[in-house]
Parts: sequence; C-alpha cells; structure tokens
Amino acid sequence: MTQYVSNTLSGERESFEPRDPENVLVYTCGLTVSDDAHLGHARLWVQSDVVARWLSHAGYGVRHVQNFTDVNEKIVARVGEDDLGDTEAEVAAHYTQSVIDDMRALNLERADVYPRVSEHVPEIIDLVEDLIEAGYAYESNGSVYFDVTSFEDYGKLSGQDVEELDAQGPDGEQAEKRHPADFALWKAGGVSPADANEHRDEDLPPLEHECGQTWASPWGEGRPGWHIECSAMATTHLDEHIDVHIGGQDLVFPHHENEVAQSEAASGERFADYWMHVRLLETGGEKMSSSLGNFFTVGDAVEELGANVVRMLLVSTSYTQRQTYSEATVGEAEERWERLERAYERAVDAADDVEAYAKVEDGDLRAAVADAREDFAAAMEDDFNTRGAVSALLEVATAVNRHVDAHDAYDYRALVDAIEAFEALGGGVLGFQFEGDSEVGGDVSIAEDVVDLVLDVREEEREAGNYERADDLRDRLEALGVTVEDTDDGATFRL
RNA sequence: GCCAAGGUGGCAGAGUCCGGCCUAACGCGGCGGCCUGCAGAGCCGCUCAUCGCCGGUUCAAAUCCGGCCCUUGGCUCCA
Repeated sequence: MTQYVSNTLSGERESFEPRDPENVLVYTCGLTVSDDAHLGHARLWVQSDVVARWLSHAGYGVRHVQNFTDVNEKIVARVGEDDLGDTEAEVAAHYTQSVIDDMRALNLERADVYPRVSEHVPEIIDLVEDLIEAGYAYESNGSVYFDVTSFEDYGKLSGQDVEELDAQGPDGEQAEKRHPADFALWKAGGVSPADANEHRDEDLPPLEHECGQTWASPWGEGRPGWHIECSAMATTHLDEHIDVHIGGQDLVFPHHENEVAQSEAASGERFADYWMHVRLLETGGEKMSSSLGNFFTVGDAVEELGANVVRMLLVSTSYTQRQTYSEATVGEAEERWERLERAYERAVDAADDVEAYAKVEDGDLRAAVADAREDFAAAMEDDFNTRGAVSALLEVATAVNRHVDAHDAYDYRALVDAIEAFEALGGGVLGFQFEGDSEVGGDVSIAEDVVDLVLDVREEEREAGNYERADDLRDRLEALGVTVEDTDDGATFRL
C-alpha cells in the first residue's frame, strides 16, 4: 500500500513519503475574507478536508493548518458598506465568521489551527528582517521587496524564467523595485484611497483618506505584503519544512512561487515537499470567481441542495481535473447522493429486521463489500481519486439493493459490514452525513413539516403529563418509519 | 506573447505513471422487462465511443514518442 500524490513541483505523480508519518504537516492556503465564499472555494476546502481525513484513516497522524487572510485592500474597500463595520478588522471579522459557518455547514473536519494574518505581524516582521539580513530582500522608501534575482531557484514551482517575467504588483511599486518581478514583503503606510477604491462598489462613496490597519516596523508604519503571510504562518504553526501544501490552481504563480522563494531563502531548507493544486470550478466555460460575479455562494448552495449533495458534487471530479458546475452536474450529484443514502437506509432497516444470530449468508454481498473496501482504498491511494472512491461505495449500494430484493431473510453480518463501510468510508473519509440530515425541498420537506406538526402535538401531551398519548403517537410514527428521539433540544426524527 | 494544466460516449467522469484483464469503471439520460393498486425506489437487460487531429514505435496504444489544433488557468486581486 503506497500513497501517490501529483506534485506540482516535479510535475509528476510521486509516492508519498512524509518526513514523520506520525505527524504529517499539511497547510491549506485559505482565502481572503472580503466576501462570502463560493463553491469554488468550497471545492478546495472539501478536497483538502478529504485528503486530511483519508491520511488519518490510513494511519498517519496529521496536523492541518488553514489560514484566513484578514488584511487586504479588498477588505478595506468594503469598510462602511451596509452594516459590515467601520474598520478593516470589523469587515474581516464579519466574513471570517461567515466562512466558519460555511465550513461547519459543509461538515468539514476542524483543522488544528486557523491562523490570521492580523495576529502574526510580529512573525512576519521577523521573517522579513531575516530575509534582508541574508541578502534576499531590500528596503526601498519604507517598503521591503524580495529580490528575485538573488534566489537561484525562483520559478521552479511554476516553470517561469525570471528574465521572461512581467512586472508583479501595482504600477506604483515599480519605481521602488530593482527588478520588475520583485515583489513586496512589506508595504509602507496604509492602503491608498486609489487602491481601495479600485475594488470598491460603485454605488458607495469613494474613500478619500489612506485607510486600513498599519503596524509599526523597523521600516516605519506599514502593512505586510500578500505572499509573506503564508510563509510566516506555515512556519509558525507547522515547521520551516512541511509535507503538503494545498491550494487553488490559480495561486501557483505568483503566490505559491513567492512562498517558496521566501521560505527557502530564509530557512535554507526545502519548504514543502508536495505541492497539491486543486483545479478550478468552472461555470459557463470560465472559472467561478468573486471578481467575475458568476458564483454560487456556499451558504446558498447548502441551503438549496443540502451539505451532502454539495460534497458529492465537489468530490465527483478528482482534484487534478477542472470541474464544470452546471444544472446537469448538480443533478448527477443529487442522484448519486440519493442512491447512496437510500441504500444505506435500506441496509440499516434490513439489519434492524433480523437477529444477529441469523444464519443466512450471502457470499455475493460479502464479496462486494470486501471488493469495495479495496477499490475505495486503491482509488484514494492513487492521488486521492475521490470519484473512484464514491464509485466503490455505489457498488456496495447496488449489492445491498440486490441482497434485500432477492432475500426474505437477510445476512446480518454482511449488512453490518456494508453499514460500517458506508459510515467509515462515506462518512468518515468523504464526510457525508447519513443520519439527521434534513433534505430541503419537495415532498420530503412537506413530510417533515407534517411530522413536526405531529411532534408539536405530542410535546403538548407530554407537557400535560399525558404520556400514554405521547407514547402512542411515538409508536405510530415509528410504525410509519419515522424514528422519534427526545433530546435536550426537543424531539428529533429521521425518516 | 510567455508559463502551466487539460482534450475520453448524449451528459458527466474513472482509466493514461507500470502498453495487453479497456469487449473503456461508477453514475445520469434513453429504450425494454420484472416488481408495484398507482407512483417512486429497487432489480435485470439493452442503448452509446474513429478515446482532439496527423504521423511514429510495437505482435499489441486511450495509454509510449513527435508535430499540430482547441480549451482552461496564470503572467493584475483571486481557492
């Protein structure tokens, strides 16, 4: 059993050999909290979530860090908009919370740390100082730039040649730089009104003064550059040398290239051994993005489709392949999820229906589950092929349906095995939730409303002390296939 | 223009690293049958591929090599 990973650094699929299998260091390049997250972001999150879950499942110890960029001119540009807040920090806090809510709604496993730029400015300053001392960066007019010509390997991640590169950064920086491809590590002063207004909604009054938070530094008041934050936070919370760096494909250059340069120049060590780049989610032939305005927010998607369908969608194309978002692909994801869920429920019902000591044996079902476990593992080991992993589970679904259709007495052990496969692989690794998931829309929604009505009546009976009536309602619901469970928060049910 | 990644059936999407179990997985769609009071779900069978184009290597290529065409991303904030 060997894990394989496509590595942008080498351009090849490599066997995965973490430096310490007990403590695999994974950094997911998070997002700038200047707007609600959309499905493109969610694709990255879900894919990196599944990577972390699978590695854990496969026996590795994983330390996962995912950052929030909460210092950025696009955030500044929204100051004063609606009720977002009057400072950069308030706007950032608003969208950070929104993203955290989205991540919870998508059933993402918690990362170990979610560092924010605003809380790591001292580490960033230290790193910039180190780079200046080592001769890789220079101060110019209160700003600090990385000297790309000083770092021999510059361009190795994205395949760029320094001499061929166009200028990086806004026009205003060019005069301060030695080489047009040099990039800012530290920017003097706050965000200029011009830079902020470039991203500002046209309907809002333009900003007139320099704004955004600034910090004291050896070079005067200023703000960290974009790329340096990830180097500083990855080093702080993981190590100078990490195992896996995951991010969106649109960040290969310049962001990740610059991270490599900064980190490796500062430490003299290789920064990340495996660079995984999740290809983009496209709609209408172009990438889904905030700036293009062609996005579907995570919140809306979860509300409309349910977390399981969204996850099924985002896991239905392997991360090395760009994905199309369309009505057809969403429809397919719905069908695939429902097929899986129904088979799971059938297996649970059938298992409830037989005694544990039942003697029936169905060799086909047992073999199908065993094969599926192997296929699932093989797919995940082969560069985290999530589509193949789902397919393996759907094979179990077919086998369960076949078994239940064909027999009056069921193979208890085989059913339990199938249920465990659904829960451990579909639930534990792919992050689906088989129970307590309330699907929104259509007949199910109406049925749920009706059940809620009955439960309200039952609650009134309970409060009045009429437990016989309440228990009768519960029994009758159970007979209808609705399992009622009383919790601290009131009664819940599942169909 | 330069850099990178891709082009597989009606759709979507595995397989390409290590050429032959690929007569191309899984699913959606379409057609027929079983089941069913009806519907849905489910089951069975069928439908559907010059695997971008051209050439080469080989007994054998979706898979390897060369050229070309097209798409997407990056080179400006971007997952």
